[in-house]
Amino acid sequence: MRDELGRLRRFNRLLTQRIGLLDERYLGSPLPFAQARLLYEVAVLAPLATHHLRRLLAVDAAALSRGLVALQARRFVRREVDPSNARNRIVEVTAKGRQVLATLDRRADERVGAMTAGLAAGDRRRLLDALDQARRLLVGAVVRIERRAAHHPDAQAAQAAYLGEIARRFGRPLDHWNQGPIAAAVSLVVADGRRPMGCGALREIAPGVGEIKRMWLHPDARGLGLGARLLAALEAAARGLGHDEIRLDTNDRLREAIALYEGAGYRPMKRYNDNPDATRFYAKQLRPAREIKRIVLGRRCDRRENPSPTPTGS
Amino acid sequence: MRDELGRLRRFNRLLTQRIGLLDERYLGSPLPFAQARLLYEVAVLAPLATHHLRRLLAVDAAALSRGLVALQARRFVRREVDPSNARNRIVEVTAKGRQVLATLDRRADERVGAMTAGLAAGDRRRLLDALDQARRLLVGAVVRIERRAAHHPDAQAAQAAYLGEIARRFGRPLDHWNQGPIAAAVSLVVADGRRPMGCGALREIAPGVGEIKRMWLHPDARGLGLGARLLAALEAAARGLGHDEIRLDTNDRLREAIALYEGAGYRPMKRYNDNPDATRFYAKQLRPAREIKRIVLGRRCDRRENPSPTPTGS
DNA sequence: GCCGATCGTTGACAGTGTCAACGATTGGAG
DNA sequence: CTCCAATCGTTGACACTGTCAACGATCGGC
Repeated sequence: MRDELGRLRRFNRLLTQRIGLLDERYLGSPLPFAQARLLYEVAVLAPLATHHLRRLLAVDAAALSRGLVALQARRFVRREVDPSNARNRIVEVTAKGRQVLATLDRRADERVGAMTAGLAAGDRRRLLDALDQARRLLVGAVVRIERRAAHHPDAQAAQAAYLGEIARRFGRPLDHWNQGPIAAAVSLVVADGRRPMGCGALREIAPGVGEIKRMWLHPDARGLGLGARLLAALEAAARGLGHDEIRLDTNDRLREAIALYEGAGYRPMKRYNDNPDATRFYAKQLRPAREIKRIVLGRRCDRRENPSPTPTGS
Repeated sequence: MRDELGRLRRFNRLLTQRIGLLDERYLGSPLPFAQARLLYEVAVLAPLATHHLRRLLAVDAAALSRGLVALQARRFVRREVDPSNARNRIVEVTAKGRQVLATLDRRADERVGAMTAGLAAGDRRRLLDALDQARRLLVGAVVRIERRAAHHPDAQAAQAAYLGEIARRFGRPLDHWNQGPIAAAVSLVVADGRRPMGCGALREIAPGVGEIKRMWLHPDARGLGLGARLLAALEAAARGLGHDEIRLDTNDRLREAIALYEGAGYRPMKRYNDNPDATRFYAKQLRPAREIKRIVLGRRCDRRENPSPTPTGS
């Protein structure tokens, strides 16, 4: 046990103090380190309101404000007042910002490439496999899927990131049909103890029929099996509500999502709603579980507890 | 290839931005982060002269000076003027300093332990194995064993760290017999591109007979096979000088070193010198290599090239 | 219409990393 | 022996980072 901790911490020290793998500070960057990091994080999530960014990046409001001001001064980001709420500002990355980001990206690749250039192909593969294995296990050890009130800031931030990613990938925001809050019976948040990294909601659209909405994972958290865990947690929650069927709609362009749903046993069905952004519809029959598995780990621990019960139905 | 870089950098981001594994900053420490880190590094190497510390830690002279002043103000380290050279200061860690360090160590262990508490025993073992594998491969990819002039600052710093570790482990400095510079025919430095992490020297003690002196690895770099690589590099250098035998002396207390030598084929022999600190003596016959393997990787690249040839013999 | 909560900004300050300049000391050339 | 260049540690200056507190502007609910 004592030795196990030592091995972990030796790895830690190796990476922080010996090998510069993690230290992406000195890339001859046109930007100070914190700004470059912020630009990357914002670009992955934008367009998004500032206070949601604050949640998703787990940074201080003051630091974020100053960082965004600095990035805006260089015309790497744009901030516009949210038309629906003048207190909020929507942050977007400009074309110039994305261009600079591509440069930084290339430099980081070169640096990491040079670092592993000394390895034979087989060793390189072994290294990457070991790192992936470690990544998967570390995430498994740290990440929790927790139930949160639908209006909890973490849940709202992750859902906003979902809408932001759709807007970026579709080149336009979702139809009005899909905007605004949804009346979720269950709202789950994937979190690593520091910041939310995913979300998913379940609402009842007919007696005994649940619908999965706004399932999202931070791009950096994809490919680690978290999507399947989140989906299973939502299904478990549906069983807990007595549902025997779950439906969902999605879009052809969201290939990762489609693969996830089909892999989890969802079958295509005919259009069941008027969602103008949806092109595919799926359903899965839930076998009544003899024993509801507690896949949802951790206790409900909203930071701002809502005294009234979570609203259900639409 | 592009994807390989992505996997490496995703791991990087996971550890830096998502999982706090590497971020040992907020341990409720009685010390600011940089000072805690400095105290750890100094404790591993002390007693040692400041300018050698500067090399081994790869920190700016100004930062080191300020850090040591701060640690001294808290009575965690002691700095004394080097009696042999009034410009230099010898840094030592006080008992109070080691005590604080033990506290920090315990907190870090608790933190890492809490992080992996969610893993089953099998997964925990798999995680540690994957991290060890990654550590070994990363070190193999990055570390170089380079020939350096005996008076090169990196070589001198590593040798000084060797003497400092002996002094710490023996509870007294080495006998005068072993102090001072040695007339090395070959001086090798283990380096990761940022800072020296080991050294070894070879000198000729009789025609055709080499002796290995001052072989040392930074404690954080042990257990990764670097000792064997360094030893092989020294033997290759001896072959290059036409030696057919290598000898070395060591002390019963240096168990890791003894295991390394015996594992590499060194056989005990009778005392061959008057070294008062030595209790064990080893020799290995070198088969004349038909083809001298270039185990010493990298070209000779002293930062301060010595125009005169490296002195040989004693 | 008022009040408390939320949002973003700004000031202040400690900590950090880096460059330049400075005295003190050393070792060697002349 | 003297002088000079190099080395060593310290200090000043400055930019960058992270955090806390205070502030106006805005919003939502009673």
